[in-house]
Amino acid sequence: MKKLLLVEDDLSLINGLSFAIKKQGCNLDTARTSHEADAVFADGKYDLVILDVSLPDGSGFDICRKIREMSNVPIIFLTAADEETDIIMGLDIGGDDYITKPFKLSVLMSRINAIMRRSGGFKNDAELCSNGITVRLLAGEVYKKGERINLTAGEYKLLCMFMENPDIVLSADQILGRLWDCDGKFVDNNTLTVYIRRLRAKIEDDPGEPKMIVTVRGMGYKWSV
Amino acid sequence: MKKLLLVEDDLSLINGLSFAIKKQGCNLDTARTSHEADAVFADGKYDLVILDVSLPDGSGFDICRKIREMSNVPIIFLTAADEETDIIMGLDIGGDDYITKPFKLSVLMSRINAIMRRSGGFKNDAELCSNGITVRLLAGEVYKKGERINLTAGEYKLLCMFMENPDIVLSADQILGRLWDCDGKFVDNNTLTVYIRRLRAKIEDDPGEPKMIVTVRGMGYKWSV
DNA sequence: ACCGGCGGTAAAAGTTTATAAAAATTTTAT
DNA sequence: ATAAAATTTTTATAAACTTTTACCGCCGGT
Repeated sequence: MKKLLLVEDDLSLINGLSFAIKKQGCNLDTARTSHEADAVFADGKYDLVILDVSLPDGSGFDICRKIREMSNVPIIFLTAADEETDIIMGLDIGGDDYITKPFKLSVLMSRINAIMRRSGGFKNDAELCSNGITVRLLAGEVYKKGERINLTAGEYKLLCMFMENPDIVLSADQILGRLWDCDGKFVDNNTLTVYIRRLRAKIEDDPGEPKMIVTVRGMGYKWSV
Repeated sequence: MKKLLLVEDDLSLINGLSFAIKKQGCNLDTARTSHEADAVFADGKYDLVILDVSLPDGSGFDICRKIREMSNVPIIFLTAADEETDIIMGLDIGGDDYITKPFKLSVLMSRINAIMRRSGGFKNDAELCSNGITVRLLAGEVYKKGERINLTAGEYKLLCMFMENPDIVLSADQILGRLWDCDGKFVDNNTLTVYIRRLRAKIEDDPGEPKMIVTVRGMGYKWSV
């Protein structure tokens, strides 16, 4: 899920944007002062930042400069001033877009999407996603309902194998063959059982009654979607 | 040199833009009709396309759709109509920006630059920048929060490889292959971990608990942004 | 109750990564 | 050209973590 940061002091605008953005399935944090923005930004990783230019305790331009020292995150300026020099300034110091008030919410949303498309286009492919579990293959990260989950390399490979074969029963031999195929001999042990259990403990809502990795008696396991 | 394509039927606008863009050191081709645009675009590879929405023989939107079937090139719409629905349409069908006439040339240039920056067009002559680390590629200099840091050649190449692949897990083999594969025979065993350690010592706030170069056990390392 | 497949646990065994320091190599200065 | 300095590579060892193994108990079917 995408995380946005909105830095804006006008409460009614925050409410409006918050509603529209969350409806789109994005996460939105807000900061109402320049100072707060610095702290919040340092704290979390954002996929896009919307900055009001005029804030009670400083300028959005300064926040942008600070952000650009450490990050390439897309930045949209939002402001009442449509002075030509301000627009140029905002874009030249690293902003991606500059929108002047008043604006239509739907236009802002389209601009947000355009910029996200452009900036995230390359990173976004290569993920597996089902049952509320997302695997980002390039980053090697696993999320459950947006929350990061830590898997070991073995658990990770096992999960990938399941998610690449949704609703297909995988026999123990198939799984062992792919994940532990270094040497042809895999003894009759319960290695796989142990892995299944640990993976379930990490991703199932109720590991006692697994819904995602279901065991098919006598045949193997399957990733049930 | 960057190549831009301008699709526009107003000759005075063509002249103005042509002058400004060429002054920036870019190459500019023009097309004055939708039909011509199709032919010209198919012919050459462009780094950015500027489309007038209303053309004598068709709509810029249609050109955009056609381009998007085959290319990811950045597209800016230019138009007299500032109807909200048009703006949304332009952005939603794959446009990167939408500028309404009349506009200031300097604003257009800033928007062009912002989009090229974002789409990677101007990447090579600039700098890598994330996590408070800046690498000036031309100067071969590295800064941490503004302070110059001295890296050896090997450390520098390693850092660049990381920063060019943010949030992507790089396996030891990938890294060794790119940095040491001059003649097929890799240096083996521990060389990479030693480099990682020395690079961490120089750029991490607390090398004991690395935040930028994080190890992904069993998979490799990644530049975490 | 007995059997067989399944899951739980803990600890041993095995790997991978980190650290330190010495040796070899390259670069730089004199 | 040689010495000195800096850098790169290798070696050795330690620490952290992962995987395997062994053993135990549960539950459903017979």
